[in-house]
Amino acid sequence: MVTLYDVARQAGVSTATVSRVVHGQDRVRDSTRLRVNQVIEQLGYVPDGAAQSLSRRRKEIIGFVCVESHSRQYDVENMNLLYYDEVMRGVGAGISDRGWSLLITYVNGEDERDFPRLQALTGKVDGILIGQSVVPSPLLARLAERVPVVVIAGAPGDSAADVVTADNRSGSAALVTHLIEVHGRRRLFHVDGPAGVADAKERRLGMERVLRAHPDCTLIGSYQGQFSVQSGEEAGQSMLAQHGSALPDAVVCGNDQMAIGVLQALTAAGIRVPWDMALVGFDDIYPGGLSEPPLTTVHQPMRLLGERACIRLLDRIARPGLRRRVEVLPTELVLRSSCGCPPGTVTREPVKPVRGSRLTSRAGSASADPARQSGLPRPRPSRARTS
Amino acid sequence: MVTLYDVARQAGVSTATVSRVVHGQDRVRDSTRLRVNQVIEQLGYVPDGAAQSLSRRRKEIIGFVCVESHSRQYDVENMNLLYYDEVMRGVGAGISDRGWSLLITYVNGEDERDFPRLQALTGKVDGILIGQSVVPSPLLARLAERVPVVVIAGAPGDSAADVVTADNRSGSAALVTHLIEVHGRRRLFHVDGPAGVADAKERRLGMERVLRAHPDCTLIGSYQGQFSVQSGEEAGQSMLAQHGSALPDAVVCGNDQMAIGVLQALTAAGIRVPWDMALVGFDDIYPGGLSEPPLTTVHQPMRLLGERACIRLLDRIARPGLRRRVEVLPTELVLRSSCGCPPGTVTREPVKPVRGSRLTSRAGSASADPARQSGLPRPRPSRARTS
DNA sequence: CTGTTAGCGCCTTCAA
DNA sequence: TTGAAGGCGCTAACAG
Repeated sequence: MVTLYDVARQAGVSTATVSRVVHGQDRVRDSTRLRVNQVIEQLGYVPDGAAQSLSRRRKEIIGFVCVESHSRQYDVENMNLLYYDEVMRGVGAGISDRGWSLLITYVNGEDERDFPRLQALTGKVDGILIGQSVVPSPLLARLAERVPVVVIAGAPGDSAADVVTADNRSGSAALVTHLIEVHGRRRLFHVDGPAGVADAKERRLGMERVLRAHPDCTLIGSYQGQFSVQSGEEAGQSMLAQHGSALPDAVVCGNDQMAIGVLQALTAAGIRVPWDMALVGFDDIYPGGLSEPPLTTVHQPMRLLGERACIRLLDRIARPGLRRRVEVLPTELVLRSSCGCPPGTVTREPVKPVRGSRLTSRAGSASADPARQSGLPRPRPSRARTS
Repeated sequence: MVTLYDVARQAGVSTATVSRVVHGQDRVRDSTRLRVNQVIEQLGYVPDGAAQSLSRRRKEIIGFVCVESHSRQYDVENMNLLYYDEVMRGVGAGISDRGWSLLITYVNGEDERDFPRLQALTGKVDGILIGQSVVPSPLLARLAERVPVVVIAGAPGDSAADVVTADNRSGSAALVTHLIEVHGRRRLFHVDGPAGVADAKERRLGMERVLRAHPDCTLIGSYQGQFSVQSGEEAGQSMLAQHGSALPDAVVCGNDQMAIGVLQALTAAGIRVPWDMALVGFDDIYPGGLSEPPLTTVHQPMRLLGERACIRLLDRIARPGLRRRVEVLPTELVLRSSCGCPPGTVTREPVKPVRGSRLTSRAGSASADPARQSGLPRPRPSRARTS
């Protein structure tokens, strides 16, 4: 392995000088720089990451925690994996510009067994990015004692760490408003997500807010699903059984998977969506656009979530004293035809934040890059060869 | 930050002893071990990864290179991202059992600009995993000079590095054999992948081999596509234009995306698949099961590819002298109805290797874990607390 | 502009 | 069974 010493010796300078040349910042005489660069090239020197980390007291690595998927088969349930991937790419983009790296850790989602691995992770990175539902709050708090942690796509409320999330509440409100005001729906049925899941709760709150503003509309019933297609199908069947005599004119689902399940149940029962009943989901997963009718839903800016979370984390690493903050990103209404819009409709429109959605003025504006006003390291050339 | 020294001082022992306790291997008196563990717990000591790496001369990190996706919108083109993700999970599984980590690097796929980043990567990891088409051969060779490199899902021939890939040739042969022997198709049209792409070539070879074995069958024409839906559609149109008077009775596509494109063109022209013409793809992407008719195709064991590649890489890191090797994993034939099988068919059957597919006897057998016979580090407890 | 010199936190012989 | 001590490769004062 070629070290800084080898280069220094060969070039007849000190290691400090080589280091300066490698980082291209301090002033070095042009002739010296040239000579050193030649030797670097010739020897094929590449700095050792571990030594750099140790010496700088900064690893320039951030950890990203994923859930291990147990299913080996692709199906619609797994489609949100794509979103995971998209978030990760957002993070990747935000990070590699600055020359930092991304260290992936898979957890099983079983608190006990995950902890040692996550704890060890804190010794290998400068900060951690986590999907809300992946790591339970108490565990999160323990990690956050060691390194900065930013939670992606979670509840804007109850975490010990910074949060970057989408505006589920406003998205849901916009969706239900559309159903009521554009399509004149009045009798809604709600298929909720699992109890205690932040996203589900926010979406429910969004719907309820709209309902309160429209006293002529009623929620004729609801069903608690598990965010899975299967549970959506059960929800649909249950609804048909209980409200068969007086069906709702719209079904609002906590996510797209459940909406697809409901659609299956309705289709099996000979109910035609959207004529007999409108149906909407949330998340904008890919197969939602393929169903018959295509699903109206709400899109989250996954990639942006990743980028913002990354920026926030880097910022906090640079300035640990920062006040904890929640950033809520805007969503988009995706109109297709399951809501009653004409067949062939494919419209995306930005959702304006409702009050209480905690969407700050900063949050929506991509230009307000906190990194720009902080001590955060900016992108730098990996090796300056200016001669 | 709590260091080994802090623990040593607090426990009244030397750092060497603490180190021994942390790794739970050397013999330490039980009472000492107990005391040290208590202090570790109390102080919340977590070893510093960079220092460990530097001291051990091994980082216990492997690099995984991904292509940055430029499109911001999900569509069928992006579905192979899912496979990427799946490969990565395979790698993750293989690696984290052993306590190693995965460092992700995104590249743009533009040789020039990618090189510095990849070169820097070699200083941060012990080995690199790469998708064949992602990094061009010459660049690969340069990286392989520095650290072990394993290429996933590529040509079993021309690389400077180890390769773990799927048996494209046999899969394709099985598919075409099915078309001919089960469904009696005789006049084939081929939609090829891009020139120079290894997968495409292997698949073509598989088809040609079968054709040679069936002199009564003819390849009436072919079209070179780009692996995209768009190019598939063009292929379909071109085929209709050129062979409109005497259509083929089956179209064999280099991948599922192109098959979907062809299907669109055929449907638009009023041709009914599979009655008028059979159609098959390759890869088994998710939307292929959703089309009308559902697509018959070949499935690659992505997750297994990841796992095997990972094992291979770890093995090579442990024993750098190893002979270069290509491992070819078996595929599965996925029978749905676009080939002529009855509607509702969903069958998966293993593909037997054809001669020349370079599928070694070892390769197919998951039990032949090279790690087991080598100096490869086995999983170890992250911290022994046996008292 | 350039060189000297302490470390960074941990592992690992070598002695005791 | 334990301790002492010398690196691992690089960075960053501090001097010149």
